Amino acid sequence: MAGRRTRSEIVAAADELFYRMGFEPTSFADIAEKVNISRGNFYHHFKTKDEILNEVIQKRAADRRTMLDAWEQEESTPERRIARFIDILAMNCDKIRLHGCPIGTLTGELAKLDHPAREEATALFTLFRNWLSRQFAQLVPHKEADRLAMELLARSQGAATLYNAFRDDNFLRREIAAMKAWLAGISAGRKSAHD
Amino acid sequence: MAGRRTRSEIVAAADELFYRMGFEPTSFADIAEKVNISRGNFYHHFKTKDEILNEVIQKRAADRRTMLDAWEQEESTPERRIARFIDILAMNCDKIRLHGCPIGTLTGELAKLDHPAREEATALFTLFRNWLSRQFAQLVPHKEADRLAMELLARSQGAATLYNAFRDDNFLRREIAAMKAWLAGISAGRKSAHD
DNA sequence: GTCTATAGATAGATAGAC
DNA sequence: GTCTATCTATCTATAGAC
Repeated sequence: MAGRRTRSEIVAAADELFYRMGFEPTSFADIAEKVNISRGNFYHHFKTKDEILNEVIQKRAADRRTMLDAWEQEESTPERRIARFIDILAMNCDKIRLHGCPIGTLTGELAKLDHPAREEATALFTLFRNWLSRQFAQLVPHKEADRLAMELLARSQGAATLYNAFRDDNFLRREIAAMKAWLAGISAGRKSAHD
Repeated sequence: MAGRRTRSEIVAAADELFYRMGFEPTSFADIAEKVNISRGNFYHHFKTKDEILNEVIQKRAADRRTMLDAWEQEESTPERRIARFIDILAMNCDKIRLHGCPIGTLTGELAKLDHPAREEATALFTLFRNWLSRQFAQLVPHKEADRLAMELLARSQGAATLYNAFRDDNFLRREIAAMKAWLAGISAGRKSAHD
């Protein structure tokens, strides 16, 4: 029973290290050191590195679900909920500056590794995609909602990537403002500019 | 003198492998196998892995400069030149689908590794940024040109990241069409929609 | 459930014959 | 300029004492 605690500590440590250094460059030794257990003990909890990866992805999914549920509770309109999504960039800018988006960089790395868990990582994007789509469906015809969700997801990914590269605070601020203006245009006009 | 050929073959092989598998996961053995030389001979040409990385980045920069110069020659208007940039996504979609954007994924990986060459990799983005900025400066007031260059760069990065994750051809087509519509709006109105 | 010790593979890198 | 052989470090993973 006490083992659950150590196990979840390992997953939490791996989550952060995979984000900061990447999955492949992170070794068992790195994780063990962070949790303060020996490498040998490690294998009592996890048989393979991929097993940890899977649990890290599931933890990330659970964390995001909790966050999205909270936004749904805390904000009364779809505009405000979508605005909360855009604000992730500002809230986490210190980390994004150094390590990029946790979801975007993981899916990218797993794609290059041709890793079996790639699709599970993509499901983290799907979580946001579907949540955003449900919000947009309250602002525009249902048929357009997913398109807008993907558009916003793409724009936030682009902003994260270039902010990580150039580390220009003004650029990030501008991108956030532009996304909010775009959102305001949709919720006011209830129709997107093009198409 | 013949050594130059082997050296450039090594760089070309490393360029492709770093793109396909990532810098860190690519081993000397991988590169040596691809070039058909022994691991030992390898060190006659390059002392360290970082040395190869630097040369790969310089090669990528040279390749992009050549490409941008060609676009400048081949296209007569800034709109058409910028459109060529947007078309990269369609031209390279097979590779982007599997491995993402070569520049975006490299800068992201080097950021996580906290690698000394990170800034050199970012310079690859700067190459496009400045080129696009010069094109936009012919369409809008100079003060706005860099802002539009970054906006387009970000959008193309976002499209590449999500295409790599979801592998949805319709999404990519839509993003390309949206960028072209955005570009048409700028070159027609000579003023961006927001701000 | 935690540890030490260690296996087996592979990494980056070197030495020296040809 | 290319090779084989090898070094050292580190990786994932296992065995077995406590």
